[in-house]
Amino acid sequence: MLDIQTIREKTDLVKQGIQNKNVQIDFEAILKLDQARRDVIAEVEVLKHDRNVVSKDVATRKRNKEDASDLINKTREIGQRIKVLDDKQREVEAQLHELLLQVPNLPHATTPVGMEASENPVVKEWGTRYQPDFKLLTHLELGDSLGLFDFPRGTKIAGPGFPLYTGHGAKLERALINFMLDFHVDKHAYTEVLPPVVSNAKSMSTTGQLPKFEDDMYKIPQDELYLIPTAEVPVTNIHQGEIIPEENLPIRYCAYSACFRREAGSYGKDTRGFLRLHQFNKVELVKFTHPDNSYDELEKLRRDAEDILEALGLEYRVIELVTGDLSFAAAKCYDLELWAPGEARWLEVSSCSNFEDFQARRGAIRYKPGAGGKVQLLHTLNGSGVATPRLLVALLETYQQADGSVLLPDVLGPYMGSAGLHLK
RNA sequence: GGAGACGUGGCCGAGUGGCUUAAGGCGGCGGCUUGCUAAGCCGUUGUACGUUUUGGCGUACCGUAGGUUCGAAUCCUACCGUCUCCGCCA
Repeated sequence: MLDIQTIREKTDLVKQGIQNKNVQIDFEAILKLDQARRDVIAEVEVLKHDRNVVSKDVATRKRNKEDASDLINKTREIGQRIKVLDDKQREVEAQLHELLLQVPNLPHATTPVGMEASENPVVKEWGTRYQPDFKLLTHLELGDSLGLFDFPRGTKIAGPGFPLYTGHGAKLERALINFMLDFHVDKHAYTEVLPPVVSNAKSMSTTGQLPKFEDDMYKIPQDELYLIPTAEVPVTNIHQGEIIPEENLPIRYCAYSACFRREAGSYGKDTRGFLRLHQFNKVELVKFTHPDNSYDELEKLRRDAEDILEALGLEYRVIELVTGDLSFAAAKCYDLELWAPGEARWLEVSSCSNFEDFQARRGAIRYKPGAGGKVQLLHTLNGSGVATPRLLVALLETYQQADGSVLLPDVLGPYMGSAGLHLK
């Protein structure tokens, strides 16, 4: 959510930012409601002040056993007018709030202006292309022959897009999750959390999934819960409504969770194998930072995610999202993409975003300056560190051998245990 | 799932319709004292919104949302949460 005061005082700047994000917003309606709200507050507060003054007189007279019926009649009338104005204020504020929840975050000044994903600049490339002289197999062919997963049976159990991992495939999936969690905890000083995989409407609203993207999520109407599309939701809401002492910042969490996405409207795209799923596993990084250094923290966050890919020896590139490709809540975002040799294409495995105070305002997440002074909104950031399905794809395809086996990188040794690194 | 108890500031805790501008204590902050030492004394204390001549002024907030009343922390209703006991359960 944007600050209504910013919208009021820097209207042109806000309009330009939203336009760069390629979103249509009726700011005139917002400003009109804002004015109406302030008018009604000014009016009702005068009345409430009057009522408080007269009520005190009533109390004094009653104590002195004097008659107060004239004053009581007077305040009765004031009270009725207050009730009408209170209702009006409630209504206007509800309308205004509803509109404000629809407004996306503004892009940061350093985010390149552009309308389409094809304009996203590549800002970094790492690693060397895996080009052996035998014919490369896809992860599906490898998984099939090695018995790592069973898509037909996953479909039988739940439906397409719900993967069933089997044997060493299940072991490898678990190994990757544990490897990434340990890496971020031990090398990057994140605190591990294991959150609920459902969240309520309030939490979904904090991070920006609601109200706009309700149809993208799995709902449990009986209990008014949603399956989380990312651990960002429960983890960011850990500090919802809290005031954090400045000296505790930055707070860094990493969390494994299963993620659930309906992927409505994307049928037909990437339906094969692991490229797009309704349920997948992800290790997520979430930071709560001081507003002054959130952009430094974004660079570090991205670096933390890159470290995982480098430790696994996988070729990747980093792209920076242009304003029009930025997600609803983000002010700036990097995507990390892995090269999948069998698929012969780049696969997005991580998005690292700074939301500035957008989520913090929706969730009332604030910090108290150490030197005293006003409580202020902090900045939230998050990034995948990273999502497993496409990581698994790139890993299997990059480490495949001429005989159809897969020789995994040494860093996974402690995690594969008796299954070993050579899948054959 | 059933029965009961409870929800007040950073924390403890008083308050059952107006003397509350939420007592008192703890903690925090500032100052004084440095001859009573494991201290004492004085002052201060949250959040949001509106307004502002930037000094302030005003309004709201006692789990949440409504309601009754001239007036609600206090009375009523619903919901949420916590605790205890019973049932069920990995």
